[in-house]
Amino acid sequence: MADDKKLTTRAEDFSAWYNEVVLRAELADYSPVKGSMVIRPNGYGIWERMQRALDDMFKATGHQNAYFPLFIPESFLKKEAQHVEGFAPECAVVTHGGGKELEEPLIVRPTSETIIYHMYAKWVQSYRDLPILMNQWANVVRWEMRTRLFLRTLEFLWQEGHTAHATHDEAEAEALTILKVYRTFAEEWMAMPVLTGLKSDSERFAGALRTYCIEAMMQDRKALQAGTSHNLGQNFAKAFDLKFQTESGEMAHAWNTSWGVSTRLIGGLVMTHGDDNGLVVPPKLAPTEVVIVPIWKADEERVRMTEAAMQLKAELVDWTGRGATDRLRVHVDARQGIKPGAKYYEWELRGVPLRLELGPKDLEKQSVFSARRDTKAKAPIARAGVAESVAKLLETIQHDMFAAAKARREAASVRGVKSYDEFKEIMAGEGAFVYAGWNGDPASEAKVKEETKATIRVIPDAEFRSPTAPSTCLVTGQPAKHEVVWAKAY
RNA sequence: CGGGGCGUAGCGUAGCCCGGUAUCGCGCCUGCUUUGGGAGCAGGAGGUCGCCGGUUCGAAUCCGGCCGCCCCGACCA
Repeated sequence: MADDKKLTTRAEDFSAWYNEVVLRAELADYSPVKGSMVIRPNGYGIWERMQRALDDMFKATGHQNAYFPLFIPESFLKKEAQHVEGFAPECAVVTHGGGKELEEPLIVRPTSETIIYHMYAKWVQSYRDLPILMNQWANVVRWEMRTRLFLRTLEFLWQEGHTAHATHDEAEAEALTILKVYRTFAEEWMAMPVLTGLKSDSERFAGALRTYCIEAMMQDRKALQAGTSHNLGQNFAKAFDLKFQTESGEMAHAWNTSWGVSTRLIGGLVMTHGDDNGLVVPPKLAPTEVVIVPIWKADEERVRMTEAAMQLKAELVDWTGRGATDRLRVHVDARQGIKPGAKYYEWELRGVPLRLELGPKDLEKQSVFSARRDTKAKAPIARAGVAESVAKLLETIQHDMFAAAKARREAASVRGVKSYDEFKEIMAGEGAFVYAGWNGDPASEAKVKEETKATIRVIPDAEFRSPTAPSTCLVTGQPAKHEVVWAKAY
């Protein structure tokens, strides 16, 4: 009976734990179509907060939202050679409409580069029309063979930014600006540490010059690609005839970037912070930051305590110390017939960052009793100035969650591996982020993937590299061209 | 599509070998007592046993076919 209520632990079976958390915290549920899922209010609420934070950052960096259609003529996809090769196998194709076979099949967008650059070509004549800085929030479809809730589904929600510039350097700067935005979002909102850097050729986006990424480590030591930002060069501009007249009167192809993050981030959130009691949501992304549980015995007391809880909520919500538009998000759980303990477990499963208990004793002592979700620490908080105390505590939780996640990642990172055999042992065991030299040859990368399932997750930016650069390639012993991070990935 | 497993109430299951109209737990509903870490008692609702066919007086159970799902591999935000 008690076992029924407990989750599978992370140590027992990480995948089973993940699925149980997602289903039981009611983030999502399987839909009748294999490989696709319903995002339920608890999950969508987190996505809405992610959207708002990211959208604000996109706007602040000069981007505007637009919406391009779901259906793309099949011929468009074929215009950029690497792009077709990369995406054709996973495209859903519509062949019939209105009861008739279509003259040209339509593909359901797996990503929107083709339709967007086709339209940009129509809108751009002069250098004066550049840059174009657009983003769209949309669903996309990729016919994956193996699916997992949030991490890989046939259909998912994301944002895709698409920009056009007059020069390579401007496009490059844009790709890096967005990389920075993603990093800031991951660290400050998700409390999820990430490595930033460049993808190796084999992991590069189909049709891009360079792919930058943020890469996170999950608690099972596997890597999760959490966001990508591509410098597309002139590949799509050439394929879609996206040209403009320069200041000096010549015709030139534009330079493009594209970048995206998806609902996969919710999966990353679960696997970064979750524990054996369920989900743990960082305050800034939590639809509910604080849950108040009134405690009572007799019915008379119930009325009194519920009222006190509502007053406490009002006091918290009315507080404007965080700004008039960023009020504390508070819920009172006054349900009858459920014991307080049962409520605690339920809200812990759902990951609410802070619980406040309010009973007759607290009322008497003019305090409330708090319990942190992340550390399980419990302490009374004085009723006077409670809103400010709560807000401060939430900030502390946000910071502590980031620090804890970063410490976990570093503890599971290995530098200075002596031999390829040692590397194989690590990957056959618990796994890790292994920093090592690489000769830059796709063949050595392929060999490692074949033998250990690990891949190059990122060629890290300077700040993430080891103090002393590895001089030789892990696989071949040849001189190293880059330091790279190896790991098994989602 | 290759290898492995499974379809019985909302969820998890027993029954199947050895045919006789379905067991238990959780959840749900009603009432009373409870309520500072997963409440107790009493009563109650809920099932075309994945689908189609066959054998049989009789099929969840035996036989044949089909469908679906999960796990492992090839593809991937």
